[in-house]
Amino acid sequence: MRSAPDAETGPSCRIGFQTGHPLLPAPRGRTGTIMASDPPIRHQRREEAPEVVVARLPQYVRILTRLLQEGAEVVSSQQLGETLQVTPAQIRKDLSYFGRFGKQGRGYSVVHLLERLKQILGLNDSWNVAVVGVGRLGRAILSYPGFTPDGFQLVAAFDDDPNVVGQAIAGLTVKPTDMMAAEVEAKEISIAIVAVPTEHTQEVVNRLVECGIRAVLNYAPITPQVKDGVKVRNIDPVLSLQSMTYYLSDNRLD
Amino acid sequence: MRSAPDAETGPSCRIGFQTGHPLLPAPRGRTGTIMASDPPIRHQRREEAPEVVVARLPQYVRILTRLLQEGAEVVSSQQLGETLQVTPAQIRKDLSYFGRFGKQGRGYSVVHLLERLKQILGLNDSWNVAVVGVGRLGRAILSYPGFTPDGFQLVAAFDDDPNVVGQAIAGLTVKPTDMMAAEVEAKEISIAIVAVPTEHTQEVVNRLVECGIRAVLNYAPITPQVKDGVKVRNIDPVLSLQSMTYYLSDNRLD
DNA sequence: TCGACTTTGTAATTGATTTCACAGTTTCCT
DNA sequence: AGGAAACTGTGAAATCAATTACAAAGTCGA
Repeated sequence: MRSAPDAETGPSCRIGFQTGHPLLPAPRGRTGTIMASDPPIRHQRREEAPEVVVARLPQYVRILTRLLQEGAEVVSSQQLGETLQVTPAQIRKDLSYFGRFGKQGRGYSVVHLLERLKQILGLNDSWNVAVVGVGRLGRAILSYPGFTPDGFQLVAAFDDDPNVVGQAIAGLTVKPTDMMAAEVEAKEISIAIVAVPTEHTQEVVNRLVECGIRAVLNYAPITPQVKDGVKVRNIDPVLSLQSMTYYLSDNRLD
Repeated sequence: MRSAPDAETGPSCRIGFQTGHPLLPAPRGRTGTIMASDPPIRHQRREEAPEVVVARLPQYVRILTRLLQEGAEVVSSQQLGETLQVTPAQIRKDLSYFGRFGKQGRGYSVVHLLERLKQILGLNDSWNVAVVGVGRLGRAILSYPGFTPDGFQLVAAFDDDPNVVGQAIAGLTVKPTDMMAAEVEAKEISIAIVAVPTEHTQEVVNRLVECGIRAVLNYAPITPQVKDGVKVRNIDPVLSLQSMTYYLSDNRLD
């Protein structure tokens, strides 16, 4: 049932760098990845997966999870592609960056592929997450049940507003930001969700990075600058709204 | 002061199509655009701007707005690029899809470029927006002041939960969804923000499209399917979280 | 067991996007 | 007024991403 064991070349180094805004990629170079620096390796060098590909993986995980619940045992790239509105070839190619998971004539074992992708993405590990900024938005994030998917735990909340510090929200006591360093270490927090006012965002992100945070989900309408090795993703609904209007309006025709 | 008047080729038709997930683009073809269908036009054919380019425009608008407030009169692609962490060439190229706005040896007039981009994006118009789904999330959107940028007005809220219908939130009375058609028409709503449970999302979007909505900002973790001419943008923080862990974990090296 | 069918993995190709590089302008200083 | 410097706009080149196309391998029913 399992596909070929086929252990592959481990890329020797990776300097992840910040993905600015999804649409404003970091300047030059294959976005966010670096080629393994040519050691003579057996069999066949696997190229480092481009960032676009990695970003699609969680979608595959999502579909496979659903298929598993529905009791499907195998799925072909064809079916997967139909569900996701993507060409089957793209799915096969994407997966090929990480290994050979399928079986010719049959397709992919749903359990097996799902398990493997979760492993690749690190979704079998447990990730501790801090929310910084407990205003309206931070509060919504903290108390929205099921915002945090499997494997992510909200374990700390920070804010400097004296009216908010000390409050308990969704079972967490809000701490002042000067306790960040200590808490991040003590609770092994590796991801921060930042929902502070725009003008404080860069500074908060700086401090988080100093504390050792390597992944930031930012809700402010800017792209915080961070050093190499730290990932940033921005959630910015306003940009989406503002780009859709282009297609609604006819102003562009002049 | 104004740059050359230089009226350009009007693309004769456009079939906008759904931008699935930002990372799961619609199958094949130059994403979301179609070339003007070669009418013999004077001077110089301007190619249709690719969707990626359009999606960057709102960022430019944002920076320019800030620069304007700060009193800047001109800005070069160099400066713009530094602020946005993008190459100056990309900015010049992006802008070149829409016209010639700069002045050699000087740069771009901040007011003028800003004005022009807003016009291109339709941000000088006023857009009426409906929120569908007034649960926790919908409520947050409705009452988050300044979620809606200039030019967007939340003018209606829909939900079918009898406990919610009739409530007034942020000055709007929640209506049942069977009043959508009437309201969309009466209030000239062209954009919908959908924050309903995943399992109802596709159906709600279908109904919205039937009512004439042509742009949807969707918060559910699926990509609703829509016919050509309707734009969809998904806001899906979970995918962002799940792809960042790839870079945090070392599981991929095996 | 055979042969028609299905499906993967990937090399080669095509296509899209970004970057380069430079001619042509305008500015600015002396 | 003149020359160096600062810029834009844009073809051409380079890079990156998606698609095609097919050999190889497995499935399945008779």
